Amino acid sequence: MHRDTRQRRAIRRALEEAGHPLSPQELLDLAQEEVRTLGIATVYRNIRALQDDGWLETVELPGEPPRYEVAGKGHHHHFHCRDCDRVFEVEGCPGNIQAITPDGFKLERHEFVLYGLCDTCTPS
Amino acid sequence: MHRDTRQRRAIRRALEEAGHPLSPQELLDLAQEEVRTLGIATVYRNIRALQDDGWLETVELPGEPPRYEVAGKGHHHHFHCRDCDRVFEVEGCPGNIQAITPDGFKLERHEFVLYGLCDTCTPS
DNA sequence: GGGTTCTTGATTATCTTTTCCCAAGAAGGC
DNA sequence: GCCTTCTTGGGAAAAGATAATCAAGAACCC
Repeated sequence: MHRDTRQRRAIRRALEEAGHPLSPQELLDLAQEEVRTLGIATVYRNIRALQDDGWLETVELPGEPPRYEVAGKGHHHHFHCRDCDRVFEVEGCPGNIQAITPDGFKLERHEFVLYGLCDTCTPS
Repeated sequence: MHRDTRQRRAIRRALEEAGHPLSPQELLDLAQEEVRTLGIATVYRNIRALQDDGWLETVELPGEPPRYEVAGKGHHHHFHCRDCDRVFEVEGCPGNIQAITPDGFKLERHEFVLYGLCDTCTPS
């Protein structure tokens, strides 16, 4: 059903090579290195198509428009650098989440977001 | 400088009585119980005014427009009920956050969001 | 109580993100 | 290579949240 176009290949490649969640605009910028004429509408269309295929997952951070990352990575969280505005993956998970859940509440999932400076932006 | 109007009193009261973060629309609905003619523009204006006064703090959750809560509550997190869409405060904090921060990254703050059903929405 | 200045309410405008529209172009099957 | 169908690009438009405008109304000071 879905055709294999230059644009879609460029979009997938950009997401794979980035290795961290990208905003639609970031995705456009990166994929345009491969396909100069790529338009933002095509990026949005392919984000939806790749989501429908289960290839792409949405990463929502507080106060930010959505970013997207390759699906199937297993449980992880994110680190948002306040200087370069990029989002990185964080392995692991702080324990004992059920312990702080209020009585009578049913905990189904959780998100954890770290903020600060990434290794590139930290003054040494 | 700021005057003590019926509208501002109603807005402050709604936030204090709710005891959890409110969206501008929720705030409008609640404050309108006291001042029927209250308009949404006044809500937004007073949110800004109360923020400037340091009386109000912004609560940002992933993929959601901002909510607001009374400032000065000390460190806490939030629980978002997927059924009633309300946001509750969560005391405490899972430990060992520094441990999962990647090497070379400087951790400055963190947010933690729980999802599920609140006590009212949990089937007993 | 009067006057100045701030605030309000309603509407309109703005901003940002995302989607729609449609003619032109490209993929894939045969 | 041809034909059908899907995809693209670009501009226009939708959608949602927030801010600006301005005349009318309310607070506060004296």
